[in-house]
Amino acid sequence: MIRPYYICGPTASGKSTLALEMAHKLDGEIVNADAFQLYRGLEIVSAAPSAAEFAQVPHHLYGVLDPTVSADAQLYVGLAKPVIAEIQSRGKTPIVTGGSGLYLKFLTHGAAPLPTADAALRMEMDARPLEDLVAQLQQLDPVEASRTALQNRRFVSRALEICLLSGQKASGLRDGWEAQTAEISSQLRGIVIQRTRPDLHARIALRTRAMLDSGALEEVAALAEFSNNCGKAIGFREIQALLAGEIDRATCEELINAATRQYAKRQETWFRREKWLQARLT
RNA sequence: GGGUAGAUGCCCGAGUGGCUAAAGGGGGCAGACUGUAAAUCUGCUAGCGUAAGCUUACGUUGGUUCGAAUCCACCUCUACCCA
Repeated sequence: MIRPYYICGPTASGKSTLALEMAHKLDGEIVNADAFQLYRGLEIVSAAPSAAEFAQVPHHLYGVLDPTVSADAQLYVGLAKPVIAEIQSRGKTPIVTGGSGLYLKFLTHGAAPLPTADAALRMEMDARPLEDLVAQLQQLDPVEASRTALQNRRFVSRALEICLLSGQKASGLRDGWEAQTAEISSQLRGIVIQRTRPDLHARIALRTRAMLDSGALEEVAALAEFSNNCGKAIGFREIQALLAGEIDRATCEELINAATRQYAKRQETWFRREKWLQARLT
């Protein structure tokens, strides 16, 4: 069984290119680990590999989700595991490439035994004031409440959701999951691409411009009604504002650049904590 | 040439005598984060210092005042209006 090779790093750092290189070197096939490149019809905005790149090496899990489905880390793992196993069964190396830290984390280290997201419950919680959710969480599971960022509505909602769906304390269910992560990490191999900020920022700017020049507007216009799912992609809202005439092209470009830089920073922070990844300075 | 409005920290912008190293936002930097994650949230952001504190800051120069980003005068620049 050939272990997968992971290629991580911030957006625009050159993961796709390096993945091709590694695929040739390791006789591998590329598996997507990017939350938005999963979607069909979002290729340009999500900066998916080009047709020329796809043609060089088999690529998996790109454009496989319909924009109507709302993805999450669990769903991703469900898609990725069989694909990886299938590649391994043919004696090839899975080259798992992407920048979605949480998705990768679930894939590499598994999920804690927690209940799955419940759309109806979330809708109900979304309608309630945050203080209300916090109060209920504090009552149901004070331990979890004490270690949750209570200003973060998403985190509070999820913790409460776990309590309500399972009938148990989120803190109890989550404990224990981390115990074996070190052991798992020691079995993994992969790299994180690192670039200097000026270099990365320049690459981001170039990519944003190319994106806007090559059909991103049409892509967003076509996906307008599914904006609740892939609309979270960077560039989506900005381009919608441009299409609506609310901002001009230069402003749109700068807004996308800034959002992308901020995202890249968050990715760097995330991957920095994944000690098993070998740094590769470029 | 005449008139009016304005010039605030990296940017936008509030502040119209002391509580102002200067609200708020953006940007930047750092961080958190196991099922919305390209999401969501947190902290810091003039310089020097571990600190007390010191120094430099609200277009320029000067003035009034115990005290000025705030009041006065000159100048410079910007926008708009009239010629």
